[in-house]
Amino acid sequence: MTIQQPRTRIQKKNRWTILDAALDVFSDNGFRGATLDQIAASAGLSKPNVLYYFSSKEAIYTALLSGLLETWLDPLRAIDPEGDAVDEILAYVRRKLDMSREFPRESRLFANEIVQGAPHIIDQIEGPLKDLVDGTCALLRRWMNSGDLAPFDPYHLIFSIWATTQHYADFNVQVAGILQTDQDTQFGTAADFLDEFYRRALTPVSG
Amino acid sequence: MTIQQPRTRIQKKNRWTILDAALDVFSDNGFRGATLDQIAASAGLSKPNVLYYFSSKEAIYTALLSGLLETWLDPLRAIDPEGDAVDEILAYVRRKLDMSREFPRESRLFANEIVQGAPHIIDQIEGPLKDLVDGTCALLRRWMNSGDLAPFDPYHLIFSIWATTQHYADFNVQVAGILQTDQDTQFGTAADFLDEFYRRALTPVSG
DNA sequence: CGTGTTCCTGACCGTTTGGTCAATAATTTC
DNA sequence: GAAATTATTGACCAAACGGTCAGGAACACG
Repeated sequence: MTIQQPRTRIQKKNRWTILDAALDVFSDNGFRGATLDQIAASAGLSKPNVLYYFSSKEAIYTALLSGLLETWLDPLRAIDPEGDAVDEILAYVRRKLDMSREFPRESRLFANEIVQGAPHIIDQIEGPLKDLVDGTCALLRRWMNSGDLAPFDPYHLIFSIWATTQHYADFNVQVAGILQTDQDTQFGTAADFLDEFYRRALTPVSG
Repeated sequence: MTIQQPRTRIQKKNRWTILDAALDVFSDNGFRGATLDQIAASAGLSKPNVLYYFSSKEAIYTALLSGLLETWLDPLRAIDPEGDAVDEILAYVRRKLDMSREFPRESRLFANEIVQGAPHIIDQIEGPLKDLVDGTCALLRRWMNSGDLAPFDPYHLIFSIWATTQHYADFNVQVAGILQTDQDTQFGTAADFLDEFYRRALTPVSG
């Protein structure tokens, strides 16, 4: 029998410990590449004890994914339809880049999952995520039609923001290998670049 | 004893068959997630026969990676210092997007490798790749200084091109799940977007 | 043809993997 | 503090894994 919903303080603590350890291991190795022994060792628990809190390796993985997907989409939901178009998008870019810096493990977890065909979250991509993106694209189109935003395909614009910001988490080894600077500098110069770049591309021709 | 360099026609054919099958399996599952049985089955050979042509699973993987890395960087080398700055970069973007469309398996192979820390090719990233990028960035800076190109951090500009173009191969499941169109349309609209987007961002203010 | 080489396979091996289970230890509850 | 519940573990298992090997089949070449 496995715990479904944490009731005691020990359950709360250990479930969190396991999920945190699993995030390390899964984000570094992908689902198939990760092992329960690694997760258990990283969590400081025995393997049977890990399986006392989660029924299987897959249960840990899906618990991680579903718990994180919400947080992951928050920056997109935070775009204010009443705000200035260019400012809102630049702020969104900034929030996404901040997430890559603060939560690189989460970013790589999703990267691994999606590169390998998103077998565990394909439904949520084609459902809730698609709906959220559709809504945002409608807003972007309104901004473009009213002349507040340079006209582009809104879907590909969002893809470009995802790609350019998550790149600094998912492909960090490559970025670090080429720039040969510390993390702070990498993300600092990246923030400046993305701000200038998207500002220049998105600011509509005035009056 | 394992074959080092193909001599007979059978060796040539079977080594190629194995590498092609391995590309399928590794790009879908990453190195650790892939198994020799999968590769053998996909190649239509027995597992011992696969190991007759390659000494180990790792040998197949490194043969794939090193054989592909060269091809992967060709588009960057093809930038003509004598050409028009904006046109050359737009053409580069186009070539990279074409590679994502024509060689998605190769793109995902590298994506898997780099997301998981690039353990097999970190040397080539910090060596030859860095040198190539350094050279290209020097060219980009010259173009920027002479007013042929809008001024940006050249390194992050290249990163943005890698990110936005490879996104369509590496994260294709997500793109397809949101756009809900066929592959041709996805890449067609992506090409249009990237062309317009980079043109607008990179074209310098005239005289 | 025959003979040497290349090619291929079934059977096998040691290890790792995800997962089970009975027994015990720790904690909570009355 | 005893009973009931929760937490933890060592020992174990079947399957999957990467890899080996002896021997046979197919092929090249005189």
